[in-house]
Amino acid sequence: MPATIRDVAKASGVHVSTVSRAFSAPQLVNAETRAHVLAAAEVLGYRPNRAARALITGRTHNIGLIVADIANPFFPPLIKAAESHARGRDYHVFVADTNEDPGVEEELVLALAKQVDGVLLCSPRMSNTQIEQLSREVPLVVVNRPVPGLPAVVMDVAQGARLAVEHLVGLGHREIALLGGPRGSWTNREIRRASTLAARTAGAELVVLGPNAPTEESGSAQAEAVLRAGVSAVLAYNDLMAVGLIDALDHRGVKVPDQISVVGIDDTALSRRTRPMLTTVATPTAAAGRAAVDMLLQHGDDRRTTALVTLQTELVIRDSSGPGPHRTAGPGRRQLPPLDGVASESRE
Amino acid sequence: MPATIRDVAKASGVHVSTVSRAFSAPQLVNAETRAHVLAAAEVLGYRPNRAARALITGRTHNIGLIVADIANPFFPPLIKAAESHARGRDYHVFVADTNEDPGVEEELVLALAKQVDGVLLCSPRMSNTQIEQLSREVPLVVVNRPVPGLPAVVMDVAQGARLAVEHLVGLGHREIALLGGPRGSWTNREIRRASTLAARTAGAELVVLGPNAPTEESGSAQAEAVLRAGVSAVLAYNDLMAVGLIDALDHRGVKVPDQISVVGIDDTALSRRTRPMLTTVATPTAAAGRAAVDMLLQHGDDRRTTALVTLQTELVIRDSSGPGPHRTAGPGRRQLPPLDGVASESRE
DNA sequence: AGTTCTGCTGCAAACGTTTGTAGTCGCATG
DNA sequence: CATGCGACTACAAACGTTTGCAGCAGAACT
Repeated sequence: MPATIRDVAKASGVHVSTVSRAFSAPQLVNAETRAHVLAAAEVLGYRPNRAARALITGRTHNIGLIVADIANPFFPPLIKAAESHARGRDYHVFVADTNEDPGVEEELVLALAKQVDGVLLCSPRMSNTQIEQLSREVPLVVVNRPVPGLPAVVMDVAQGARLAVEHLVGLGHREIALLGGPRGSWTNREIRRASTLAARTAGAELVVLGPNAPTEESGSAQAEAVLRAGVSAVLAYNDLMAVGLIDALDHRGVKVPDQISVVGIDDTALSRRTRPMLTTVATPTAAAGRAAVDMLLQHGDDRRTTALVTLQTELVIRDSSGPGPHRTAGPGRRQLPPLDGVASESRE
Repeated sequence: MPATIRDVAKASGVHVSTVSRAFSAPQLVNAETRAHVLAAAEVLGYRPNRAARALITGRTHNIGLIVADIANPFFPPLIKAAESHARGRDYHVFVADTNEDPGVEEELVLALAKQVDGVLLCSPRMSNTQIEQLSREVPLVVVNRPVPGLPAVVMDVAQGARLAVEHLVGLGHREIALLGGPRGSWTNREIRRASTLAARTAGAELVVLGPNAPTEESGSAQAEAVLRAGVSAVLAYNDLMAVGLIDALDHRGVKVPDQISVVGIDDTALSRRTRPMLTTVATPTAAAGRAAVDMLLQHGDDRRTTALVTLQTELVIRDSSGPGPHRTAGPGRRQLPPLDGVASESRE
């Protein structure tokens, strides 16, 4: 029913190949012939069938973007940046959501494989070997995780975690909890490694709680464990969990940052919206999206490029972190009520 | 480089058509032949090329989903519901973001047209005639707006707005502001119409501020106008704007709901996260996503189906709405400090 | 005048599938 | 024994493009 290149050829009295060239190689066709063709195409409402084109050129001009959870505010900025960056290069981005499920992840890559020129795999939960296998089906750029032999863009979240821990220790905290993220997350391992090291170096103790789903609910659910751990500060895997935790602490009458300091990671839009505003590690998500698109488009064909782009992070100090019980630096201007009496409300 | 159906045919000693049928019409091929073929395909790592298949069958088994802004928390639940619903029917969903730009919107529909079996157009900002034209390129289901002659699923947001206004009037508010949404939004017109009517009926005055971008920033930016309007309650186009407004009011020392009540629309995850928790109109977004997919898949071919599905909304009363200055109902347990003295802080 | 070049266009094969039609074989039926 | 049937498989055309090659003017050299 829709007009094909053949209809246009017939209508303008030239061969189909000329029509084809009129669109995709204008310099090869006489200017007025081209005008004729375009006019005919216009009246017929002709649109090139990209699937057919892809079949022969091998390039779809689409790129796939797979994220763990589209509802996680970490991803939208990345997605939007990738989209507009790609659009500027005449590419379209197809986004898909895996619900944090490695199975769905694999299925989606395979499904996307033949319809896109490459896939941006963000925060994958699969194993490295799985990812390597998939990279034989379609060019892959991994985001938020380095995979040997594959191009990847990561954030220097270890640096961020270190800064966060040092910030807390500087405020006088000696016992810090790390609210871990999801199993299979490289970022999570990285944060854990770096914060453990930073704590030890600074002479503080770090207790790890997790792994946990990277959600607000999961942050709330760990409030109990945090209190039981008797720490005075918490570093959370992401802002979502930090917010969930603050919320649950608030419900229990525990004041942040007066009784417990909480630091998040990601600097999502959320962090400026909460009361108190969240101290957090800013990750350059938009830049990551753009970089990933660039890498994919650059080595479009020669796979197995092993480039690794690392983006810097920084600590954004807001209101959810304050002086700890052991004063060592800075003016200790806050009172620290005892933590007792809180446990009674614990079962709610 | 990747294995084709031809390779599999060669490897298993049968004709390509047999291989094809082994996959897409198992009952037509001998069981052990089929086993042979599948085995060969397995070792070769063969995956059918969906583009080639689509070329001949005319069905891509993909559906497009276009939203105004993926970062708006209203959309993710809709997207996720549509995705998983579609996946259950062996369809994949490609999401794209328009940045609230009608031009990009049209471009995306056109780009998607040949690569999907249909498009879910959510909250479009285009004109009806534009949409009708596009529907000739690809089957369309419109979400959040009725378009004559096209299948659509909408929320009964008029009812929601009415409930919200009645709720506020019931609390004693007589002067209410409506924080309008974006130009071109059907939902916005609907809210405006219904709330104006409801206010008049209940003997209250409604002042409309807008149109505005449906963002948090835009909500904050209107705080000044809200104060100047001298109202005691505000109904916002969506939760995002409501939150932005509350935030800006808070900065100015204006207490919500003690001095001004604020009601949102959408009941996004945000609304339970704010302090005070937001009174809002719940819209069944997940159900809308599923319904839209169903409609698209149902009348896949016969376009111009004129079905219109309307989903009910309901008012969720939380903490951001309280008694107004004119007590008529309910216990007026809050003090109402004067609004004066606020303007001095206005320029921040 | 002959040769080469340039600018343009047509021809036809190819991309990886699906599917209508026709063919083969063994077997039961009349 | 011819016929028909059922189960299976091969053949080939088609889907809508792109692109290497060849052809053909006319212009520009030698």
